Amino acid sequence: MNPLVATVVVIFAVIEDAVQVLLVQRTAEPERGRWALPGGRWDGREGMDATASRKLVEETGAGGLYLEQLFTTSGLDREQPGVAVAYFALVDQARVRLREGDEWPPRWQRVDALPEMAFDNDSVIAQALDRVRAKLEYTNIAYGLLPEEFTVRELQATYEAILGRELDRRNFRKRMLSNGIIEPTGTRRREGAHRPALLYRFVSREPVFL
Amino acid sequence: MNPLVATVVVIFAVIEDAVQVLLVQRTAEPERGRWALPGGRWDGREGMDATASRKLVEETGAGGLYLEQLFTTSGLDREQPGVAVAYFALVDQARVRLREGDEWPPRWQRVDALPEMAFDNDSVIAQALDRVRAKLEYTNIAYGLLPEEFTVRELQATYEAILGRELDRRNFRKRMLSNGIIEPTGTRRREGAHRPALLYRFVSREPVFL
DNA sequence: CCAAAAGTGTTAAAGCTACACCCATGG
DNA sequence: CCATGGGTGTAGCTTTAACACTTTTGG
Repeated sequence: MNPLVATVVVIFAVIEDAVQVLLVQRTAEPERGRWALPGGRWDGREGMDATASRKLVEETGAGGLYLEQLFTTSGLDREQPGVAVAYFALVDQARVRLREGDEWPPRWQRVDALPEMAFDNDSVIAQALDRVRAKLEYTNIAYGLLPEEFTVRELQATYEAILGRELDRRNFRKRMLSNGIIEPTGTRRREGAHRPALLYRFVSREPVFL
Repeated sequence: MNPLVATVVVIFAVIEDAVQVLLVQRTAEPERGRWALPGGRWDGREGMDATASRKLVEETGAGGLYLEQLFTTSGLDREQPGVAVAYFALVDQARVRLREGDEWPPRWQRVDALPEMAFDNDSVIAQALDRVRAKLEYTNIAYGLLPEEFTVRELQATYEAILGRELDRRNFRKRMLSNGIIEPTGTRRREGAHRPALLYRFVSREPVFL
């Protein structure tokens, strides 16, 4: 008898300057009704990355901008042997349309105020967040969290939300530009009673190491 | 029908100043007789880390000094769906006793001159090596490759073998000491017609981030 | 006394951190 | 003209890289 294989996806977005995770309520036992990460059984007919990616689209309506495998754990469930392959994804909240009208709809939850969670899902989220934090420093993965065009200030707010600390405006701008991770689009955005902000885009929207 | 779950272990040692991997020859189809990474089916009765660790002991006779999960791939085999969970391990070659006398005994192979390998095992090895290289820079995982006591020169030779480039002796020593990775034992080792070398040990033989 | 590896310090360059003022706009 | 957020440069400090001579031993 072969073990059960499941995938689980930690979907992050920065909403209202806070890191939030997409959670669903379990519709099956065990732990029915409790908040949990979206995921499901892997049937082996498609690649596992494809399964995780499809799960992401099902939940968010938006194609995954960034999806990466985290790790695999065994023994979640006492009753039958199984492994869970965890992924994390970064999405731009503006593109997301959550499923509505279900009895138990999915919801964004701030990572700093999670509800009681099924299994060891809190620890999976914590590890995913650690990984995102680390990679933010030496890759361009932030592109997953932002729209095509954005201001330096918006980019900085995203970094600050994930890192959980404030950054210096001048140093941040310098670094992002000398890095070569962003470039100006040449246009500005007027909004409100102040100088308009220059708009930038990511030089590459593929994962790049610095 | 559930998919097959297997574990696979990339076992590294530095032997004769070269990074080497422990390989076995497949005794079963498909790809029977070809060189491959040690591993096997996971039966779900123990944790997966425990399975990988046991595999390591079976092959090397030595307890794994350092074992870390790498990633999980699906679709290795066309015929039946399955996933392979890859690990890598670091061992001190001096403690290893390979199984002998089998028809097809395991063998150390230099990573820079691998034989033709089964499945995509070369790429698993390449990714494992990348990970080791990266972690060498910001963790103390080198402890897995060395005995209790060693000279700074031996440590440096290990780093050089893995990184594939030469390092400056003075800077290396300074960094390792100011890091707090190693500490002197207070003893020296006489060997040959030259000044004896001070012996050092790792401050911690648990994984530590710098 | 010679050969062989061990041990040691300084200087320049680059990168990082901290910090304060002027600019463009809408109302 | 004022309030609001956008944009910019410099100086000190820390970190990294480059580099050569003296020490201890065995034979």
